[in-house]
Amino acid sequence: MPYDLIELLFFAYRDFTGDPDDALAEFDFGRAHHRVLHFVERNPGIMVTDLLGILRITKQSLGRVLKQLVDAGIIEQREGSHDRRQRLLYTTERGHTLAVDLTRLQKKRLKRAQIGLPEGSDEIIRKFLLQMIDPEARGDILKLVRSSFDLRD
Amino acid sequence: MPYDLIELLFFAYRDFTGDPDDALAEFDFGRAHHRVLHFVERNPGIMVTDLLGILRITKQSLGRVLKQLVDAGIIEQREGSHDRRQRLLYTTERGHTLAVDLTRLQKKRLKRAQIGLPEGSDEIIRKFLLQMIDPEARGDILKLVRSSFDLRD
DNA sequence: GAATTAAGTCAATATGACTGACATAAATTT
DNA sequence: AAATTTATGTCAGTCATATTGACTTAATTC
Repeated sequence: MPYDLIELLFFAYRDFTGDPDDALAEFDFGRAHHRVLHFVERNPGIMVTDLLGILRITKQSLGRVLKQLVDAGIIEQREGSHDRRQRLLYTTERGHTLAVDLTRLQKKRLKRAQIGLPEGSDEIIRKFLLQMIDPEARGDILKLVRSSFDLRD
Repeated sequence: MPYDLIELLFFAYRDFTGDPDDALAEFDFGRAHHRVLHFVERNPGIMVTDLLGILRITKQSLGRVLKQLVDAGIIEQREGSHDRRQRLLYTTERGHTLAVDLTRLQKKRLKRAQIGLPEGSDEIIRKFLLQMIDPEARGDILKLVRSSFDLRD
């Protein structure tokens, strides 16, 4: 009975998100800001609509968070060159630095979690996590994470 | 660079919590109720103080959620036999059934996620998740999940 | 008897989400 | 060219989950 896996996931995820949460609290930002910053950093020039799709939140929910990030000079909006309705999202230099800092915290925890694991564990964990995701969503998500995935395949 | 692990964790956890979230929406309960129900089911007779420690929320936050669960006949409070200040928490029969149902959903997803993984993957995943947790907290959490862990060690 | 502990409550506040309605501008379709 | 669709943004109201701080009651411990 994998009862303990349920609980381990709960506690692992809590501490995993705790690192950036604590760091962002100084800026009066929260987890919502982190998520937006992360996916904009990873997908420079992303459309607002696509970001909404990734985060599965409404336009209104994104609105406030995005405005705060733009006002704080973390994220920048540029008119699309082909389609001038678009407000493509980019991190500013400051936003990039912040994103890198937050990612560093999470990478550190992930590396520490892999200490003492046998050869090939990385691939197992990746496959496990991917298969935890709803089958219909896996394709899109793989596209999203492909760039770094490819380096190992 | 384990950039994709960060994102896989995000999406995996979202879908993992999505199963019980959807199921509980019918009862007008949310994730907070699920967490309380889960840990009471797993630790029958737990003290309110200890539950607060596990969930790392305040008494006031727990208050409302717990009241709703008690009112709905999901959780039951009994006076401690040794210490009559205590209001020890138990699931009712109905609460037990609900907890089992929700756990079933999550076990199903976990089992599906382990399809095609090599022998010994279970142990690797468990160790990885445990090592994701803050070192200071691991002891307490291991105590919490011990019962099922022992079956395999 | 005094201090501490377990639990609960009142009040105010913050964050992150939601629904629904509507507005604007640009692109696409007919 | 007109009609429709799309991308984005905004106004208004609401909800769930969490917070801080202050205080109460009852029971246990020192």
